[in-house]
Amino acid sequence: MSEATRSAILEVADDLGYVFDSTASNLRSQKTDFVAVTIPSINNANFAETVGGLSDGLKERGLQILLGYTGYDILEEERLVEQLLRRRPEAIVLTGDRHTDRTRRLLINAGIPVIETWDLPVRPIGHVVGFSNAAAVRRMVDHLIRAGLARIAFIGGDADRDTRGADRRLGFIAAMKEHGLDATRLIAAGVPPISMREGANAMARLLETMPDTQAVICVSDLSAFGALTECQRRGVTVPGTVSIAGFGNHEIGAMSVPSLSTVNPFPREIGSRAAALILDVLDGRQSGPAVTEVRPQLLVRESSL
Amino acid sequence: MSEATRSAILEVADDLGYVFDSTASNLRSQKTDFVAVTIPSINNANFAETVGGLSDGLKERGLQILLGYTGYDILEEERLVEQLLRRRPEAIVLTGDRHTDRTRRLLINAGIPVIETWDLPVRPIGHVVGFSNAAAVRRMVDHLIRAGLARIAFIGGDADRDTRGADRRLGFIAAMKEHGLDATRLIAAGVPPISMREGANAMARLLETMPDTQAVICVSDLSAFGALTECQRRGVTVPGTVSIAGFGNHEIGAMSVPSLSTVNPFPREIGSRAAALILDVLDGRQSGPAVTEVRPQLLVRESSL
DNA sequence: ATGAAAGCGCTAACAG
DNA sequence: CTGTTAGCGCTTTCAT
Repeated sequence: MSEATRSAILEVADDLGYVFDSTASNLRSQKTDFVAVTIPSINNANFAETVGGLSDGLKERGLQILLGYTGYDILEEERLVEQLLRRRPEAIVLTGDRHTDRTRRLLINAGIPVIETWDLPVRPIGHVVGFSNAAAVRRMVDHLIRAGLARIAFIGGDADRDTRGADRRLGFIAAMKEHGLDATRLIAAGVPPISMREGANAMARLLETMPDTQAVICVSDLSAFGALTECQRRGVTVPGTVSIAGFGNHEIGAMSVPSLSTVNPFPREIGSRAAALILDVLDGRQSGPAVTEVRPQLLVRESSL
Repeated sequence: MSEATRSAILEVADDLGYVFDSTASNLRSQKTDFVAVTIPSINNANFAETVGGLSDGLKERGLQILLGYTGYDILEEERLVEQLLRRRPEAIVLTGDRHTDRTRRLLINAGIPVIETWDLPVRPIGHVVGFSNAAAVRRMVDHLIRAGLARIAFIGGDADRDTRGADRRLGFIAAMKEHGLDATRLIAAGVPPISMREGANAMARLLETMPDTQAVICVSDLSAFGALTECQRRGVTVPGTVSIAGFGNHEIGAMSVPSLSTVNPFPREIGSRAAALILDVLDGRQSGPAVTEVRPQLLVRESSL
C-alpha cells in the first residue's frame, strides 16, 4: 500500500484510540522485546549507571528493560529470576556471581543469553562483563603502601550479603598479607550497603580503638565520605593523620574537600558492553560465551596524598 | 486434588524445566500485573526512593513495575508512555504534571488509573500524590529571611526541562517579591539536573559577580553540596559569610560539614502512597480521582544557622 | 466437582 | 503480492 494510505490508516487508528497490544504479539511471535535485569538495589548510583548504559544500548533496538531488585539476597534473587523468566525475556543480565543452585538451573533452562556483571565468576553461567573486586582493592593497597603507609584498615559491611563488598575485603586482607602487614584492622559497619552515616560511625570506632591507624580503605565512596566527615568533626587531618580511600568513583569523591582517592569501575561501560553483547548474541554475531573484563581505574586524589 | 498431588506435580514440572508463560496468561485474562512508572532519570536518589516505595507496596500483590526514563523531556515521555501502554499495564505512575496533549489523550483512552506525582497539577489527568515545589521553596525563603538574611540567590538549571526545578525557582522569585526583596540573583548552572560540579561552578560565578550575597538556595542538595565545597576551597565561611540551602534531603546534606539545610519531600512516601492508591483503585475501594498531598518538611541545619 | 472447548489479538504460514 | 486461516499457551466458560 502507499505511504499516504498507510499514514492515513495509522492516523484514523490513533483517532479511534487504538493502541497496539503487544501481549498478543508477544504470545504469537514468541518474542517479547524484554531484557530482564537484576540489581541489588535501585538506590545506588553505580548500578543506576549500569542500567542506564544497558537501557541506552538496548532501546535503539526496541528492547525494553524489565528491572528487579534483589536486596543483596540470593534467595530473593531466585524468586525474582523465576518471576522475570515467566515474562519470557530475550536475555537476562545479573549483578554478581553468587546464585542459588535453583537460580542457575532456571537460567540455564531458559535458553536465553545470561550475562553476569560486576564480578569475574569462577564458574560463569554464560557471558560475563565485569572485573575483579579483590584485584581492584589490591591496587589501592599497593598505592597506599607505596605512599609509605603501613597500618591500614578496612571499613565494610558486617555480613557477606554484599558479595562484591566481601570480595573487596578479601582483596584487602590478601594484599596486606602479601606485603607482610597486619590485616586485622577490619571494621564491620552495618548491614550492606553501608551508608555515609555508617561510614562515619565506623571511623569513630576505628579512631577510638586503633588510633595509630594511618589509612582506611572503605567499601564505597559513600562510607568513605562519612569517614572523612567524622575526621573533620574530630579535627583529625585528612590526609596527614589519616589517609582515606573509597570505591566506585561516585561524584561525591571528586567534589569533597579533600577529594577522595577511589576506584572507577566504569559502571556505565559495564552496561553498554552488556547491551552490545546482547545484540551480538541475538543477531548471531556471537556464538560462544564471552568474558569481557572492564578494567577498573585507580584514582589517586587528595585524601591519600 | 490433594496438596500432596499438587506439590508432586509442581515438582515434576520444575524438574522438567517448565516455567509458566505469563505472556499467554496476560493475553487470555487481559491482566498483565504490570504497573508502568516513568521517572525523569534513574540516577537520582529521590526518584529511586519513590520507585522503591512503589515497588515494595506493589510486590505483595504480585504487581511488577515497568520502568521508563523520560530524560526530563515531555516528547520522550510521550514516546515512552505509548510504548508502555502497549504492554497493557494495570496502572501508570508519572513524575510531574507537564505532558504533551497526545500523552494526555493516550493516558485518558487507556482506561487505567493514572497517577501524577511530585507535583500538584492544576489540571490533573487522574489521581495525584505530590506537593507544591514552589510552596516548599517559599518556606525556605521565609526561614532565611527570619534568620535576618536579605540578599538571597537561587542556583538552578538553565532551562525549564526540569519543571519541578523551574517551579522551585518561580517559588523563590514569588517569595522574594512578597517580602519586597530583590529576586534577580539567579544563576543558571547547566542542563538539568545539575550536578555537584555545576553547583560549584555556579557558586564561583555568584561569589565573583555578586560578592555581597548572604544566602543561596540551590535546586537540589547535590548542587548545594557543590556550592559548599566551592566556598570551602575559597575560604568563604558557611554559614557566616554565606548561608546555603538545598532541596531533597539527600544523605549528603545530613553528613556534610556543615550539614545542609534542606527540604524533605518524603520521596519514599510518595511511592508507597501511590502504590496504596493503585491497590485501592484496582480493588474498587477508591472510585473518583484522589489528590494526596505529601507535605514536605523544612529541615534547618548548620549551613543556615 | 472435573473435563472439554472456545478464544484473547496478534503473527506467520499458506493459498490464491 | 494480497487475503485467509490457523494457532501461540494460557484462562474462562460451559457442559457433564
